[in-house]
Amino acid sequence: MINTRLAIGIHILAFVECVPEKDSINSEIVSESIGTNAVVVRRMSSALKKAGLLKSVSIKKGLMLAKKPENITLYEILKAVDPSNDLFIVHQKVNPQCTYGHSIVKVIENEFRFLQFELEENLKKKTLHDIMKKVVNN
Amino acid sequence: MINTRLAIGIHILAFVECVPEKDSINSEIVSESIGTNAVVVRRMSSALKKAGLLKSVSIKKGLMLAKKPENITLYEILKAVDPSNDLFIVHQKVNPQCTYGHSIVKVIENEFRFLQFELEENLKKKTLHDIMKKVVNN
DNA sequence: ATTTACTGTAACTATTATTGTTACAGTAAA
DNA sequence: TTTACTGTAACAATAATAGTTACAGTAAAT
Repeated sequence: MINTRLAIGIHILAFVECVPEKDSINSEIVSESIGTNAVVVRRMSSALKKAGLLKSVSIKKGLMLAKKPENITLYEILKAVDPSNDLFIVHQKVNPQCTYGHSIVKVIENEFRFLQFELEENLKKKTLHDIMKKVVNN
Repeated sequence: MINTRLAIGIHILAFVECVPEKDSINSEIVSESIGTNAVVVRRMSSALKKAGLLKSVSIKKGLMLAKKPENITLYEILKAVDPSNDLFIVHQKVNPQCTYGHSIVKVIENEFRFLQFELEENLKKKTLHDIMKKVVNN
């Protein structure tokens, strides 16, 4: 993992939701809050749209959530913005003649799958709404 | 994260433990099983020694575990071999004038700390022995 | 219809992390 | 005092991440 995509995905969605309905939200405005390039935001929001979490109503109004924040989990956001999310990876050049090495790699892979599963369960338990209600906006 | 260090750390320790006592184990032999360079193994085993998980008895005998496999958790191995293990990271260039952005980053950081904590609890529950007993060695 | 404002995406660059490699000083022990 | 190994510095290769420019495509306002 070790990238900022989940954090930026959350930031985009929460920001879009917190802005008053009358105001228009484009990639430029969101990118200024995040402190990145508008294209980075467009890349991410494009992915969030494909995942059914975000939509644009019209050019004027710009971005809006496609689901209620209560129904958007961190898991969905992660899967939307990060295609290749492995928690841990295993070395892949193990000596094929070493039976012990060959077997332990399988065991480690299995253990890593479990750890990833547990992480994903925790990500499924938290929604965008849970995050948003903790934000102090003044 | 997204590196193979935890996997290689586990591989080194398990390999060292599984080799019959009479045999000598040096970095060259371990690296051949893992399929990497001996220096990579020396770097890792140096870190594992500093963490009190591995030791060398003598030049002739080479590497040995410094603790029983039952008492070595995956958490200890990870912390030994991976100095900068962040599960997720947050974008750090948030616009300081955007109060919402400023606040949500704190909330996200807090959430990520929780996720990391939960992962580490799972890593603490699993020992090297748990891994080793699942390995098929024939 | 034409202009305007924006998005989506390709293509490239910059930066950084990870792993592999060479080289060699230091050390234990035969 | 030679031998066998480790620890570590220093550098190279590769790959991932993020930033940037550029532009075709599209919706909608004039």
